Amino acid sequence: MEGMDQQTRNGRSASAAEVAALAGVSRQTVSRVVNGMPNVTEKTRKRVLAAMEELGFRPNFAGAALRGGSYRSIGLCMYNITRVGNLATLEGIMQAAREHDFAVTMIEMGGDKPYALADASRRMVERPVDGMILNMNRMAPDFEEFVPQPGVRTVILSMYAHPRCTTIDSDQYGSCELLTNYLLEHGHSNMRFVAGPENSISSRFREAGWRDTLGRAHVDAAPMLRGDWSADSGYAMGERIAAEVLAGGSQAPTAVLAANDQMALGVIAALENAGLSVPDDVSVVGIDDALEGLVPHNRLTTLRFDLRGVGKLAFEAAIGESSSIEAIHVPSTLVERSTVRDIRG
Amino acid sequence: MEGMDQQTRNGRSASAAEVAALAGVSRQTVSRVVNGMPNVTEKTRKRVLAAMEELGFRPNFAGAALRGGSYRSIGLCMYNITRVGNLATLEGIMQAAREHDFAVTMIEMGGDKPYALADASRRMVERPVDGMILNMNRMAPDFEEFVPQPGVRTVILSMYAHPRCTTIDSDQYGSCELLTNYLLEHGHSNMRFVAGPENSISSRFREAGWRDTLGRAHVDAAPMLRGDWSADSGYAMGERIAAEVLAGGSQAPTAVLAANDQMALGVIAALENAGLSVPDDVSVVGIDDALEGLVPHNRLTTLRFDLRGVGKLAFEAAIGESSSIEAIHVPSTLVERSTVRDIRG
DNA sequence: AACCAAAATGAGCACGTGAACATTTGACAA
DNA sequence: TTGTCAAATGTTCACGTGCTCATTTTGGTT
Repeated sequence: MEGMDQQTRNGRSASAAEVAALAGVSRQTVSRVVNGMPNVTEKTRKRVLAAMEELGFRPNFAGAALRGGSYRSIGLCMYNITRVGNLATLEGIMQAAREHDFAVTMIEMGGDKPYALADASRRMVERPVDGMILNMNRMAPDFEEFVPQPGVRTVILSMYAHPRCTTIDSDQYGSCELLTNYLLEHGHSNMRFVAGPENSISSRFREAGWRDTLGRAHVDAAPMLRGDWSADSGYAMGERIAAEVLAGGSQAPTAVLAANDQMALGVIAALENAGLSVPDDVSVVGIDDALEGLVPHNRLTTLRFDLRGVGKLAFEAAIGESSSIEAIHVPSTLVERSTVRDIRG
Repeated sequence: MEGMDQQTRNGRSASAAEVAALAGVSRQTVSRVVNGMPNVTEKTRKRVLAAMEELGFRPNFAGAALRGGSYRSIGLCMYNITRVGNLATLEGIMQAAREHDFAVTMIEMGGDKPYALADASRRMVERPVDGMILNMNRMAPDFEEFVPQPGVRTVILSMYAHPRCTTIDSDQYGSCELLTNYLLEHGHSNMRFVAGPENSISSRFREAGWRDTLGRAHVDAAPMLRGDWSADSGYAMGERIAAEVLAGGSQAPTAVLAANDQMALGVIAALENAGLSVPDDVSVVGIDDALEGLVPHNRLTTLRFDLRGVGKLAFEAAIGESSSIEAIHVPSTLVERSTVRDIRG
């Protein structure tokens, strides 16, 4: 049976030297076989492979890394894995890592308290990583003054540009600019905005995108409604909007821009519950395209972020040669379904 | 400025020897300071810390691991990160890792094709990990004959027991046993089961739990309906069920057990669309408790898995001292809301 | 001042590997 | 056979650390 000798040497697995001894060759020849280098006789190679099999040889990572200086791994520090958007980004990172034969070494920063980038960086750098990606959901208290670890390329997932690190994020601001213009172009000059919670950076940028776009179009923004990302909070806001619509008048909104799809769903439910039709009476758009498969007959017009693209770019920036500092905003795509009606003249 | 010397030595960061030279002490003293060992004068410690700061010293992981033999990291091989359940499990693993000051080194196995456990294990073992967790969504072709890498404790996330590895999973079978009994106890002896796709292991166990429980209660199982986890597929099945109910007769079902919440949502939508009331006409239960915050006024009675618990147990088994092989099934909790009516007597 | 235990510090080894360089082997032409 | 050259294989070194053991310094007691 293979692996029987695994415990003979203090729990460590066999070394190349032991394989060499068993195969009757030098350690360097074993190294050549392991790394698939040329100039090894087929007969020798077979003997070495047999010895490796017998001893259950596993090349010692530390030895190789110590010599070579690279770990073929990048660090990823996550603040909150649960958020769906982070998941897709993670997937993009993992996929890019796989393409480069890299592993991803992940640590999670604790609980709900905001954390300093410096803490994350310090904890990450003591791991075997060649570069690192720091995910920043809420505002880090030391964002401005943060200095990345020397010698380890550091990428921050953030809408804010950083003076010393490349930053990458979906274009949250641009997304709401796009959606707001979309509604305006369809004749909805009186719309309501349902924002996310105040402490969320995404929420802040989405709101700014909406507000600024209206400003540029010289349209007055109605008072903003605030939810907490949940469908229930969207429903509550939807009830208020329904009341406004039913009251009629020139101030009655014809469209709702919800800062995420769940709240949009809640808004729609409230409107329909009040006897209003979407989109005949009110148009509704969401953001994230998060309802696929979750809801029957999903018809919500929304906006899809290229989160996998964000992950891929982040990975590549983290292992990249270039030392230039960039602030990358990845654009999003409009997904037109059937909750917006064109009401132009 | 700190870190200015980072590139002086071929891109590698400063070594303890260089710090020692700058501080005018031996390398061993630096090591003592770094590892917080006693018997170092405060004055010396300060001098060393200053030198570390100046050179931007980062203890070389490979050197330490080479000497110490432990990486303080476990490997996690994921087949499909996107699936929501995997996410919560990942979170449980990350949290347990944080408590033990471990990192998690993750690799993703490719695309949609089923992969051999041996492949995953081989790829993982060349990384700096002290143990590994293999996530297995679909059936691995080599499950039975798989032999874990010697010297690296290997845990498989699987409902099936394995002869050589500890396995852990939520009790998919027991979950449907519980829900089926729950419906029976509420007087629903005529229920429909909406299964997930055939190639899913979870789906298979959920179906078996339902079928066996009915068998034990000597209740005939009506033909099973098959969806694909999506709300739309649930809607399609819901339409069929609605037709059965409206047709009436002794064979008309009074309850539906859907193998996940999305399909349950689809079923409910179809029933209500057909003019039926849930739960007055038909009771519906789902599995996963996945709708929280996603849907307004979530009232679905469902079953919650302790996925974080699964992750935590998996981590602990992967770093555990015990070499015993176990097959752990983590129990789930019923979440009673308001889509089931008691129709006894 | 002399001595001694304890504390602080230093020296050297070993970990397992890849690369550069040195040596041996083997094939083939003269 | 001999000489030549390339292919195959072996030797040595360096990577950065933690540990064991040896040495020096310190602070207090005789």
